Amino acid sequence: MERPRTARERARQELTREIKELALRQLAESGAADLSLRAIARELGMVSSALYRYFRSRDELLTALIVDAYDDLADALVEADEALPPDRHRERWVATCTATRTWARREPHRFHLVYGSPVPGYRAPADTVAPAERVMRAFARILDDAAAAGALESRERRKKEQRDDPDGRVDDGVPDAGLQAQLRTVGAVLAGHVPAAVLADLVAGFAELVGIVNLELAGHFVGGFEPADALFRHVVERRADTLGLPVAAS
Amino acid sequence: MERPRTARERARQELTREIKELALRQLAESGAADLSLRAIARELGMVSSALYRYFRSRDELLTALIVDAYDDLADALVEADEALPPDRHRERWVATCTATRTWARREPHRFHLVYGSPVPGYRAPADTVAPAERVMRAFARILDDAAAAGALESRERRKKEQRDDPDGRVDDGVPDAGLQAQLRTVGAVLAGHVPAAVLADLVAGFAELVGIVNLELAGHFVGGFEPADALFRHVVERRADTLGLPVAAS
DNA sequence: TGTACATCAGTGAACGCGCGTTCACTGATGTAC
DNA sequence: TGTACATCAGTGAACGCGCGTTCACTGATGTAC
Repeated sequence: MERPRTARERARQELTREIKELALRQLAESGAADLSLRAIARELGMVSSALYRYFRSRDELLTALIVDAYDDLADALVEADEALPPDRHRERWVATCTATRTWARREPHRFHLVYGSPVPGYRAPADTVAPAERVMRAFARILDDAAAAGALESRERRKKEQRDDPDGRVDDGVPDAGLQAQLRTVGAVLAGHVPAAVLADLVAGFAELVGIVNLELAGHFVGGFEPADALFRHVVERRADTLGLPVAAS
Repeated sequence: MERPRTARERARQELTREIKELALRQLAESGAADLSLRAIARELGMVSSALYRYFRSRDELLTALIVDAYDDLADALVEADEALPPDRHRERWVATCTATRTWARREPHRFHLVYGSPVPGYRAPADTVAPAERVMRAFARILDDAAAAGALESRERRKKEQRDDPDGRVDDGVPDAGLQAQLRTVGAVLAGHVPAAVLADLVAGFAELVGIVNLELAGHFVGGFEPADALFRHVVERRADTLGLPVAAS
């Protein structure tokens, strides 16, 4: 966002911010499907048509909220990550996953907006792709760093150790050629140093993270895993194992 | 549902069914938040107030849809499972996971209804708990069978095999006492023979499954993993490994 | 520094819709004797 | 088997709300000369 030069521009920025803030408050109360421009205008003490000076339509406002949410989440993740020494890859992974849950619990409606069910009748435009990628990158770069530093326990090595497994179950990487190709494409964008098999585990780990947070927020753990802190921690650590992020020597 | 004795009862059952069917069609078009009793009545050629003979409120209709969705999904899972020999635990796991994705892709709105973002303003009553558990049980019983049959590769054994790992990373089960207790409680209900550590991996696997399906349905894989079949298959197989479900001898 | 003109924010009325729920009612179906 | 009464489905009007978007407009702010 550029510096405002005139009073008009300053007022415009301020109001744009205020509209989004009120929209978020409404989102928290009644969900994205019920987001109402008229209600926002009412709270702003304006007439509803005035909002069309700021957003061309309801959908455009929704898009702005989605982009902001991705950005905000990505910022939170990067911040958690960068609070740690770059070579402590496992801790960075754990911290980033934990920051995701923390953010989601603080802003459940925004988490749902980006990783929950699609808003009915809303079709996300291309503008949301780049911000969404920023979030993925926050996870990917940790593994990329680890791989580049040679700090990833490779699966080949673990396989070797299991070679005399009497059951003969071996870990054979990514056998499917189509998946290999998809992983190469994604890897080229997100994490050039990470082997395909680990990248697949990373995607699975992200799905697992989104899934566990969604289940927790939706109350599916009530009566079983509540509070879910210990479960979450455990799952994240297990995933770090799977990814080959070694426990730091000390 | 009991057998209808009179014409009246038959008509009542038929209409109840029809209302739910139209509600589902509406759900598919505009999402749960926009579900409208008036629109259903219109399509039925009735006056809107007539629906109140069948459902006391919009929320009660939603609850019925949710219960049906859980039941339907659970049926699909059990069917996929029971098509296989009971002792082929790994195949049963894979088939059940695959059936989940298949069902979700066939009925995305229903999947979102139960495992997506909560419907704004709707609070699920206790009636939904038992059907939700049926779904969980469809997964849990596979592992329970495997554990009871001694067919689970125990983690202790795998640990032993890794004993001379120079990095000294050992797999120490579930260290957190609180989590242990939660797992015992859940295990007592769902899968009495399954060790706590495996149960935790099962819950993680379920979260992973819900997560990956949600991401796919919401279009988060577009441009990366599309089609997602190979990715899905790979992730499910990896999870089977983690759970200790051995590849069958032949 | 002052004036003329262009830009833009916000108004208010209107269009054409939608909704859930309640209530007194009619008329058909079911039940008990 | 027939009749009297109770049950229940569906009607239609009403209550009190809500919405997104367009349009011609007024009046304030900004810009160029």
